[in-house]
Amino acid sequence: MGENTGTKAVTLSDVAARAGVSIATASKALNGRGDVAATTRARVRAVAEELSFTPNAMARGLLAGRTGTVGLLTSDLEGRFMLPILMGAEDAFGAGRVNVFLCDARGDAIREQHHLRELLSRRVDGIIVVGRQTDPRSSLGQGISVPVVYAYAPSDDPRDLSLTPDNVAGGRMAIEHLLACGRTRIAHVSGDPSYAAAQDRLTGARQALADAGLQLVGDPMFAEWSEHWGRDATALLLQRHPDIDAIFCGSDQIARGALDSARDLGRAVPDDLAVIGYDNWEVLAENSRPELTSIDANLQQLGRQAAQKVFEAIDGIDVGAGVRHLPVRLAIRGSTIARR
Amino acid sequence: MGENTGTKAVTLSDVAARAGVSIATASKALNGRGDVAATTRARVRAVAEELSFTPNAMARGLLAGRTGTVGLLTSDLEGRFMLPILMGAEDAFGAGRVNVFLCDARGDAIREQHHLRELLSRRVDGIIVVGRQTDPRSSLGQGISVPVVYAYAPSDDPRDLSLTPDNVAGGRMAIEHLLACGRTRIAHVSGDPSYAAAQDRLTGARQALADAGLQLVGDPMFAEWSEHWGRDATALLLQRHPDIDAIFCGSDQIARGALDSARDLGRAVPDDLAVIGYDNWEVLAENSRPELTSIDANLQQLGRQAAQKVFEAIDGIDVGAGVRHLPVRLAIRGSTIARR
DNA sequence: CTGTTAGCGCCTTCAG
DNA sequence: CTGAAGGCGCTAACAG
Repeated sequence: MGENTGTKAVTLSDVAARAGVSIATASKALNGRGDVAATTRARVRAVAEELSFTPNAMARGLLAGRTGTVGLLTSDLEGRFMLPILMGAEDAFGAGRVNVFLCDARGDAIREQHHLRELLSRRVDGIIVVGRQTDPRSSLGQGISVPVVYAYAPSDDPRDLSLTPDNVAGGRMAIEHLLACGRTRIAHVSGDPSYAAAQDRLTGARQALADAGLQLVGDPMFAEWSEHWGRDATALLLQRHPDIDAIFCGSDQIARGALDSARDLGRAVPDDLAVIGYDNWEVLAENSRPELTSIDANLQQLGRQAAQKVFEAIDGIDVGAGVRHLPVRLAIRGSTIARR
Repeated sequence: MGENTGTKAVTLSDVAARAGVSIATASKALNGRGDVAATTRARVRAVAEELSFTPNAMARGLLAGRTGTVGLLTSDLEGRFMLPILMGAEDAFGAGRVNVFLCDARGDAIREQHHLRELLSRRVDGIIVVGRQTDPRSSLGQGISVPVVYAYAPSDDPRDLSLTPDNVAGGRMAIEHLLACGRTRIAHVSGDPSYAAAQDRLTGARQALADAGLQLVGDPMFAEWSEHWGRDATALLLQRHPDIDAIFCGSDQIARGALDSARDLGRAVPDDLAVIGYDNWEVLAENSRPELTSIDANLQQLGRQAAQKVFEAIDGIDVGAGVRHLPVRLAIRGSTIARR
């Protein structure tokens, strides 16, 4: 641990004293404010550099009423949806010289309240609440003195602004891609049916099929978001409906399982059977045989936009309210279109 | 966005005025400091509650000289090793009522310097630097006025304190487990040989084999940390050395590929061939067929310990210096021992 | 028991 | 062009 550890930080008055000027002059010199003689300014700056003076952001914030600080309140860091959102937000804020307070509530409402208090006591200029599912979550309430934006999990209060991926459009996009590939006998294997994401994707899929005068082969199969289930469901499916030519999977994990079962049962992907996943989780999608076509929710983009909205709200711009469904995109790989 | 947005935060003097006491008395009443009449205290507390007063942490910090704030400087949020470490640290700090500033330098030294300055200007009480590989990284230097602890990627300066997983022990542990399972003809497939992690794990593996009077079958195979490589390498390996009875893989991704190839080539796992991975990345390890035995680096624990060390250093306790190699553990699943 | 006073480090008038 | 004074919100000594 550095030998300088514990040294008291140098203050503006240290710099002023060493430069032989008053604190006020030193302040002006360093901030380029007011009229200061060029020589004086240079001298002060040199001293500041020499002492490696760093202005105390707290003292500044106390005056300014702004801290240049934003709270990121996550419900569960573990979820893999958090990370890209967090990255996007951190990225956007970092570019604007704002720092991020990270708080993980571990999915616990009490801990969340606790963290909220802390963030407010630190006078963050704004808050982004990131949830782990797209199901609506309870609002933090309207009595908060700084702007709040909800990302991924929308707030259940329409007065709040929420950004969430458009799962209905994603479901539609998946089916439209399969149709474009000439598939017509399409089945659906998804995860936990209690998730809004599962229902929304199904809704979109059905819309797209209906638009083409088609419908799903068999009932949609729901259970859990795992490879195991993807394997089991697909085996069952191919036995019951051997004539299907495509499977729309509710997640990439399920799709990986589907690919495994298809291979076991001698069905060639994509020639004989097309498989499309959801999430575009690259570690899974790019390492399967064949590589997996998938729907990407643009989460990093979502995080960036959430940050953007918080910025605007801080600047007094009206960012509106309600749930915004952000567009998703298709990542095409070999599981739906033969390569080369 | 809440209708209260923009309202000026209520201050202690608001509370004091409304309660008909002086600011000092209000402060004492709320903090349980000094002697205050029980009735007064109750009244002040009621008013504070009513106005939903939140003390200004900045003003407090200004007096106390401590901010109750720690910086987490990551080099790359994307890496999956970051998340558990970050969680562990956030967890430990959260319990101690400390908040975390998250900064992602995106692997860029200039951005790192920039973030470091920001953290110092916010007067964080300490800093954890989290790297994405176990290769030593350049030190932030000794001129920093707060304690710094390096996690995962150790500092190249022995005067710094670094916590990193013990990859040598991990390699040894993997081999010892395979030996305990009765395997003797063991091969090694790993990732990018320029990673210290790859070399350290190999070193540990060789030590354990030597202790048993054995050696690796064939040369260790290095290329990249991917399923693709795991598949290709394993196919090659089984062709060149059909008599091997176990593969120690440098990552779970590689191990997943190994399982795939083994299945393709008709080798039964674990009866005919045992496979052990590294990282214990549960999404991969628990969804393979059979499930994957793996070495777990206890990263969340590592993050917690880093936080702990920072705490101690802040409290003036000497935490020492140098690189600490933290113990890893074995997660046994079906790829080395038949289930049931 | 309560209120007054003096700062923490910085920035912003406003005189000199 | 420079410096002295006031105050951001809060707490820690002191008086009263």
